[in-house]
Amino acid sequence: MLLTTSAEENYLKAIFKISEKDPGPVLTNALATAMGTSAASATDMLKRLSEKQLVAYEKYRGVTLTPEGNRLATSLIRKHRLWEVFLVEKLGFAWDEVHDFAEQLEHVQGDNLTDRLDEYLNHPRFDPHGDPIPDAQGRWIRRPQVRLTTLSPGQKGIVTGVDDHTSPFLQYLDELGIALGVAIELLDRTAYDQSSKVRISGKEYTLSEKASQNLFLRLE
Amino acid sequence: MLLTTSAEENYLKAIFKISEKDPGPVLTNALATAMGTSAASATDMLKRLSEKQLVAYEKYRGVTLTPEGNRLATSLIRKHRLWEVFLVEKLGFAWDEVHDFAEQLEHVQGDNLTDRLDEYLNHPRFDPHGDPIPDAQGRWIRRPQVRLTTLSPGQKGIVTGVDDHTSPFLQYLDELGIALGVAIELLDRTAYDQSSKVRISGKEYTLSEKASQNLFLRLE
DNA sequence: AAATATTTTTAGACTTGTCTAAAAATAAAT
DNA sequence: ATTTATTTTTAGACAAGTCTAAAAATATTT
Repeated sequence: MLLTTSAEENYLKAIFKISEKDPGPVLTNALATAMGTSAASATDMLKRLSEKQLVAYEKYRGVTLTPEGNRLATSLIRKHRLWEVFLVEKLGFAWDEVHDFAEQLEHVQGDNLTDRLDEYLNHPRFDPHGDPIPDAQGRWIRRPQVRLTTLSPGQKGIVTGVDDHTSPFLQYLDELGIALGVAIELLDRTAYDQSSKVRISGKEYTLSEKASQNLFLRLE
Repeated sequence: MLLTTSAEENYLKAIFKISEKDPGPVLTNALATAMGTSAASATDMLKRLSEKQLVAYEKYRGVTLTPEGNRLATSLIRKHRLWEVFLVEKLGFAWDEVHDFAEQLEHVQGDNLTDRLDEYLNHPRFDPHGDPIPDAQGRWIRRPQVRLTTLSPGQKGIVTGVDDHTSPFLQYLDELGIALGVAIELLDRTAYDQSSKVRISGKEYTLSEKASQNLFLRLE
């Protein structure tokens, strides 16, 4: 059994997420930025992770996860998302309140905890933000994710997820009545700034470009 | 808001527990032993905790918790025990499996988590080992705790708690059918080694002195 | 009260993880 | 192809927490 610290685990997750969006080796600077730290610190950490065989690291060439590193990162994401489901479904937190808790809970170690939690929650396949939850074997379902910005006027979609988990954004969505499962119809798009005119349960709203960009939909 | 590390929190808990059993200042050596570390390390930590005003520490004279330190220690015990209830009641773990998880979960920080968990669990007053759970104000009910070793032959009691949370001991109790709420009648005590002959739901057993010492009962 | 034993503290070193500043390597621009 | 700009690494320092060994304080024994 391999021992990892929370700090190491957070770096692994960051590497995983960056290479998910942007395949290929992750550069030190991108990692440092994602971790909110300096390139020097990232380099230090990459050396440690490399010694533990969790990443393949080549000086100046960036880093990729080894199979073991990938397994660990996937498990962390599984834990994070399961805990988020628990916090929302069982403890009654709002979707904008759970990230920081899950960030800590995902590092709790020990046999079987994750699988029991998964069982208890009835094997949810998506977390409260619509992100897919890997199963015990590390496999997950790809979420239907058409961005609102790609719709043509007149098209309708059901919200399946959000790409920004920050409290202000999620609360802004709450105010508009936007939640997972809600139907949105694109009425029109402002030409000069790409903001969207939409209809949500009968009412019309204007969504900023950023908000439009951060909404994932399944087309109806 | 005061920031504390897990290591600091564990020391605070240890100080709390030692002075619970043995009132008065906690000596460095006792603390080091409880923490499984050296007296030198304990001294180092006491300086840090003292700077943070969590303990009143006088060189060579031992240490006591400040009101703030006491509040924090009590809150940690509350969190630990609530998580244990969750793990046993909701996730279906056995009472000997939950300690290590709770040891990690108790350090999760953030507003409201503990109180929501408490609410969700229906404000339990005792954890799976029979230990009282402090409420949000830090108050708790004292558990009826007569030790089996203090009973006279012929007396009966209901198990209300155990004073040893280790897996081997709890599994030993499982084998004998001893759990919270089970009735035990003391039949006889061996003179030379204080082990106890008992009756549990009709059957007779002999409990070692150590086991007898670690069982708390409410007299019938 | 002096000698001995125990406890506690200090001193110095190590690890993990962080930082800033400087050096080295790579990439981009002329 | 050389200069310039950017990225990355190294070097050295710091903090938290640990350790062992030695020094200092307290307690116990004679």
